[in-house]
Amino acid sequence: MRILGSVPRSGAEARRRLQQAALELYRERGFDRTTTAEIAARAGLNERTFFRHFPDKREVLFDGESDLRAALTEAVAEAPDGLQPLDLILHAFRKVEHILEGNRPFAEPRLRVIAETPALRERDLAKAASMAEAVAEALRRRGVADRLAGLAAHTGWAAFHHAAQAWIDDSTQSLDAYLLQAFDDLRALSLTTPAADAAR
Amino acid sequence: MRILGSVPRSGAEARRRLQQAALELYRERGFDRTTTAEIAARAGLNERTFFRHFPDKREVLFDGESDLRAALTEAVAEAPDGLQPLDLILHAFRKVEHILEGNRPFAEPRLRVIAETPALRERDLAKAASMAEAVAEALRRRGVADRLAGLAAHTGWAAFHHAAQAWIDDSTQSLDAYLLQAFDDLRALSLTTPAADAAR
DNA sequence: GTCTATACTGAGATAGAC
DNA sequence: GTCTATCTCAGTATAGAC
Repeated sequence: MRILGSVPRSGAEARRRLQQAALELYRERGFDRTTTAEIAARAGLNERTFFRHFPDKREVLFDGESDLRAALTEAVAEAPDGLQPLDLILHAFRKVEHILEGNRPFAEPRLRVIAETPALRERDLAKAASMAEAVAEALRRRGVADRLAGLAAHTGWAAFHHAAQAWIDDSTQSLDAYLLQAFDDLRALSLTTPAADAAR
Repeated sequence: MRILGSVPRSGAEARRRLQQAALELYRERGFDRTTTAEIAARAGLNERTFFRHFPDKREVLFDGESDLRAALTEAVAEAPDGLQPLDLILHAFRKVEHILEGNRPFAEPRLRVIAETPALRERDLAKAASMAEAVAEALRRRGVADRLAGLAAHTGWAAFHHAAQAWIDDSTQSLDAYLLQAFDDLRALSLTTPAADAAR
């Protein structure tokens, strides 16, 4: 029986508490002025426990990565036939976008603190690159040419990031709407009228 | 009068020695197994001096950034009229590519150690993102639409990175040749035939 | 859960260029 | 003398080894 105030020993529960505590503290004092000991204390745990769950102070905000990766590669694999590479990617993003949209109370402050903290932004970019590689691999399995797959995945990710940022900053439309817009812009890139005259 | 073995007090000279020592040690033992004290020792300097020149252990390999940034934005500004955004970027990359090509003895081991060290790869991605932002700003000044500029810059950077990697890994052609190929691939992305049949 | 190496910081002392 | 690069000393916090 669980006594009031006691700390649950379930690993998953501890993880969640650590993530929540870290996000709160990073927002309150900033990432640099938050110690791992403080995070652990707020979660009612020992500092050492923090490092048993997360390899470092940044990783605590990048936990859902493998879920998102799995969802994305699966969405690419199951997309309908007959799509161009970029449309394949758009299809996949639209299919998993609900993961972010449905978890906005956590996703929004998370993206905010990442955007304003260089150390976290670095980690975010690394995760994005690794995720883009996974998408590229999924594209290759669908028959997209080797060199094109990597470029398409990274390009698609730039569009996704662009959309997610607008979703946080503007927040007048749904993430899905921003996604569609970003991929429209992407296609427009190769068709744009020369920039010549506008420059004067 | 300069006594044999004394360390020159010029700041620029010390910087160069620290960079050279760091690159050598990172390649010999790996980034993680190299201490800042060892780098300083090989450069004939004190550990504390290392941190006066570079804010952290990674940054020592990312010094030419501001030069490259200046060269790139200038190249975008001075590109001929009538180019599409992506062609503007390609023009700029081709104009500064000689900075890498001409410094291969340093650039090549540097890119190698970055590619194989996660911590350095993170920093590299962050620099790339920040550089892409600078290019985006330069594009806007040339009249490229606001939202398109960011996408074009990040997309162009993906192509550039792709080219630079091939230049290091394959090294059968010039960097310029890989650049042209990458941007061709990029344009092909929007025109590719559906991936449908190849998947079976 | 304990212990330790090391990245990094701050303040003040010293040494050389001018 | 000033100015700046470097060094010495004394720490703290992260992360890894045990």
